[in-house]
Amino acid sequence: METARRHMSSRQAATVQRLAEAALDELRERGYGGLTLRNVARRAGVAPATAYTHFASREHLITELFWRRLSAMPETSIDRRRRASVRASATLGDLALLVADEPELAAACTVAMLAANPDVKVLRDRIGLEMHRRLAVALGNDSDPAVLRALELAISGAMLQAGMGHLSYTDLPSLLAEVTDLVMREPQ
Amino acid sequence: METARRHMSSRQAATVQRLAEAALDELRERGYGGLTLRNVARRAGVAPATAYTHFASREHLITELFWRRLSAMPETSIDRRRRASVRASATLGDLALLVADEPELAAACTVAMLAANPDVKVLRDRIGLEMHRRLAVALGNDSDPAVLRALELAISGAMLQAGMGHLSYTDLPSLLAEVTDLVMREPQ
DNA sequence: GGAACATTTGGACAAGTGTCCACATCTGAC
DNA sequence: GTCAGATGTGGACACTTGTCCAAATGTTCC
Repeated sequence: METARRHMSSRQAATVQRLAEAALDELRERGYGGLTLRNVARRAGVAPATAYTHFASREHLITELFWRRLSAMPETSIDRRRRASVRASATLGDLALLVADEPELAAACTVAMLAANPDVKVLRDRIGLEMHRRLAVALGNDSDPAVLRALELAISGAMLQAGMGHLSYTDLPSLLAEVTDLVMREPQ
Repeated sequence: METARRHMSSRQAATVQRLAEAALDELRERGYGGLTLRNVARRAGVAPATAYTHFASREHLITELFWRRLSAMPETSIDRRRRASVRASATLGDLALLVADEPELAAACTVAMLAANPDVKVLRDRIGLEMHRRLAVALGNDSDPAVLRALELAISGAMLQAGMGHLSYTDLPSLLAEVTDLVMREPQ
């Protein structure tokens, strides 16, 4: 299981786990506005000070939720017989839908992940790296690096637009497939 | 001149202008962390309560700064003899460099523009619309709507990645040109 | 100059945030 | 069972944030 910090005892891990679950419940019931580390702590049956020993801020906590989802998400199955653009679309679609079922979480993540806090930065970088890795795997070794860069911009942009409410998460897969088709269209 | 709110007297407009300038200075000197509506008000020689009558929050103020830059930016000159992809690249590059010379403003905008506040939302939507418009103009009337959508995702993604520090603003124009070439490559 | 209106001001306010620390409680090793 | 170290607790703390309002000041128009 993923932990919020390294070298964590199972007792600490359990506390963090309860906090993570409570945070999701809190988000569902009261939305981002109502999400306070103190509220989450109360719901998890834990003292506020304890919550603060594990998470530096609510942004840190929310980013952790996103990271857990991402690392828990099974790898998109790669069928090497299909065209690379199909594999890319499938992976992009999966990533885009990661938080689609929890609109409150989605909106919260979009904001939280940008926080200046260093703990958030660590997670943010890890998340970026993991998305990059999954996409690179889907495209395969012999792919054009420019295509990878273009698709990374597209997925970031798509998740940002959805987080801002300019696009709907459920529209993202087909939108990203459209982009993939354009970008990976055979030239000549 | 653009105003933070509609129907504003010239006296109010002057106050807002001073606040906007003070905010930029504050950002340059102390960065996003030090930017408080109260700090900005003091620097502008205005009472905190006054600042709050014009801006709901520091996020609102910062988003306003971005909007002013965008609407003050001259239209990218469109040379109809060049290929559409060249026109698109030029426009995308200009948009990406809008805040490149003020790293602190850039970082601040990325976060601020996502705030839940309704005043911020109004500006955010206006900004999105204006970027869309400029890009659509560059592409021309007979362009593929899918291309426009793809490039919009790319520019959002690029500005997000730069705001997070994953990319450098000065790299964006060439990166976006690369994407444009891929997306607008002649098929067949 | 004075009335009517618009704008700014100072300060109080409630609410919330993250830090700190002395103390309680738990856990595992012996 | 006891002890040492690791974890969690309660509460105080300093700080920030956005709101509110009555009073002061500025502006416009007659």
